[in-house]
Amino acid sequence: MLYSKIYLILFTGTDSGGLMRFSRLLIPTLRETPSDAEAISHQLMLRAGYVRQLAAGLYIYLPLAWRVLNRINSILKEEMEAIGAQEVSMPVLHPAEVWQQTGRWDDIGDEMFRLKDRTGRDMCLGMTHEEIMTWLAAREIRSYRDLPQTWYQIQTKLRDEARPKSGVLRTREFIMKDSYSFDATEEGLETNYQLHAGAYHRIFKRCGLRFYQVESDPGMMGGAVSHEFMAPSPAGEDEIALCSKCGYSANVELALSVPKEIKKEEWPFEEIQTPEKRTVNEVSNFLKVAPEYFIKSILVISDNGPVLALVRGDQDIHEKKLAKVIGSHRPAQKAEVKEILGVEAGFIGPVGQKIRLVADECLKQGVYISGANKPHYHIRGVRPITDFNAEWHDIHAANSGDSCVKCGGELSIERVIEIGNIFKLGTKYSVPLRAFYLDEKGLEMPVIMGSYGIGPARIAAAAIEQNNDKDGIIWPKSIAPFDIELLPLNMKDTGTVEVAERLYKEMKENGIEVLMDDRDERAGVKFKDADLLGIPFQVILGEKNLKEDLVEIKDRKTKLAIKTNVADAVKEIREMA
RNA sequence: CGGGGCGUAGCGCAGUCUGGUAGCGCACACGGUUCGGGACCGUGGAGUCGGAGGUUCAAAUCCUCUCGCCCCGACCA
Repeated sequence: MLYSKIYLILFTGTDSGGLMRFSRLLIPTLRETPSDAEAISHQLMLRAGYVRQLAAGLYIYLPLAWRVLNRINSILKEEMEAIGAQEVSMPVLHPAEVWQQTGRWDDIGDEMFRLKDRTGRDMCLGMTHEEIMTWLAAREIRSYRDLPQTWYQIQTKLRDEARPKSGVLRTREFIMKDSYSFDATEEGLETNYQLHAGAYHRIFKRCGLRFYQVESDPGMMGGAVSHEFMAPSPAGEDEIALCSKCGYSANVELALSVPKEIKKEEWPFEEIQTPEKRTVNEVSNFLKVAPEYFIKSILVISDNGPVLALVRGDQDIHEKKLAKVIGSHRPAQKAEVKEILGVEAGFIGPVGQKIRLVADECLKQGVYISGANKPHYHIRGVRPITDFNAEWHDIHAANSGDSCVKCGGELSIERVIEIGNIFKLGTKYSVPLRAFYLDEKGLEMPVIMGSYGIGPARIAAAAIEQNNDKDGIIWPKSIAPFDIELLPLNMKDTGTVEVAERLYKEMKENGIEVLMDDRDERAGVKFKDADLLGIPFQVILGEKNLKEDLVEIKDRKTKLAIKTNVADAVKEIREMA
């Protein structure tokens, strides 16, 4: 007796294609936004019942979110297979030795999760898989005949991020599609690099994202060339510079730009008193001269001693650009400024300076005002090159309104989410890990590598950031958790339920993924939740319409609904979805 | 790691200044009415007030330490 009851529950709760009934699925929607969510995608993922947070940077993906990720992953797999990449699966737990051989065991700091196994052996959790992929290549690739190869996986990565943030955008554990190419020649690498760039374009387009491919800083990945794929969104952490005229686009970390030209003043060289006026803005207001006529002098401490960095008053130093010139550095503290330059910060300048000077290119032109290296004095009429010399580099951060170095067009700056990147690694990993092959002449050569990453959760979050309204998410069709949400408004009306079940079955038979809101809820609740979840189309079954044999098909994005005969509904949906 | 904010019921919050039996809204359970854009009435369940120590007759409230989460910055292979 007891058993038959249990079976009954099992059978009524299950249908052939899995659970697609709202009443049986875990979709914990929230009326209010949890207070610690800032990014829109984060708020909506929580409210619409897609994710829950376990701890800082650790997220649980609930059924809806997991369906979205699986759809994204299917697209990733299709496009990877299309360029000849082979799917593999690498361990997440790595022995330290492999990372020690490439030097990254020591290069990387607290961001790597490290542990010991029971025998005391050093291990780490994989942040990325260059080492392990190269280890494999070193073992299995012998001859130029084995090349090229491209291997990929969709695998968990772990990074002990200093600051996880913005929901699933920056987490400590995340899934990544990472692929690695192995070639005999630079040309081969170039081919694989372009194949990946093409595949990435198709992937992001299919996922319904607006995005840019930009030049990026290869950073510690090594290698000379890399690009990032960036989805514009205010929730992003990066900024890119874009030229509307020639299409130049680069991460602001390395974007070159020409600041607005300034009129050349004919000031004589003279000291002027500027009591208590320290910052560019203060002196600018005091002397009634615009900030672009000032030289901003910043003292930094590099590994090789102090460096005075100079940019125009209306510009900011970009730390990464400066780091390319002088290596890693930090801003000097106030006491250090006084100690090294003999004058307090606020009145320092390049004239008569004995320490290393690095100046922004644009300062070569013009006549400026700078600190006089004397308390409460500035110098007007400073002529760079004549009055001081320096190492000249582009070290300013690109600003919107600056000119493009390539074509002179106007640059704009956009905030973006990094959704993918591609790197030419060269032999950075193959040499230390001894991934060599024998060429036609029998010579031992290092394999030439590239690595390519995409974060599926970031695609999902970026899609929400770019597609939402006050009512909730509006998924692109390709990555929505379901194609259709079926809304039988009155579950107590047997006619409604009967049509709903019929349509539900018919849609499933037609390969349409459908979520049926079979909850005994008021119509208003179902509408609100449907809009929140963001499934692209809603099929609404209301009693009145059904009396005339009609159902409504509503577009989540436009909120426009068409009425159609029950008999034609599935056909209509197939055409739209 | 530096700066700021916050931890009180599943969620959103009040109560903390000025110590005196832990509250409100939503959600949840039950009953009734309602039923095309987050219904209404009634009843009810649910909280070690983040944790530890201290002060006090008495601590959510005061003191010390600690843990966690969020935001800004630094960092980001």
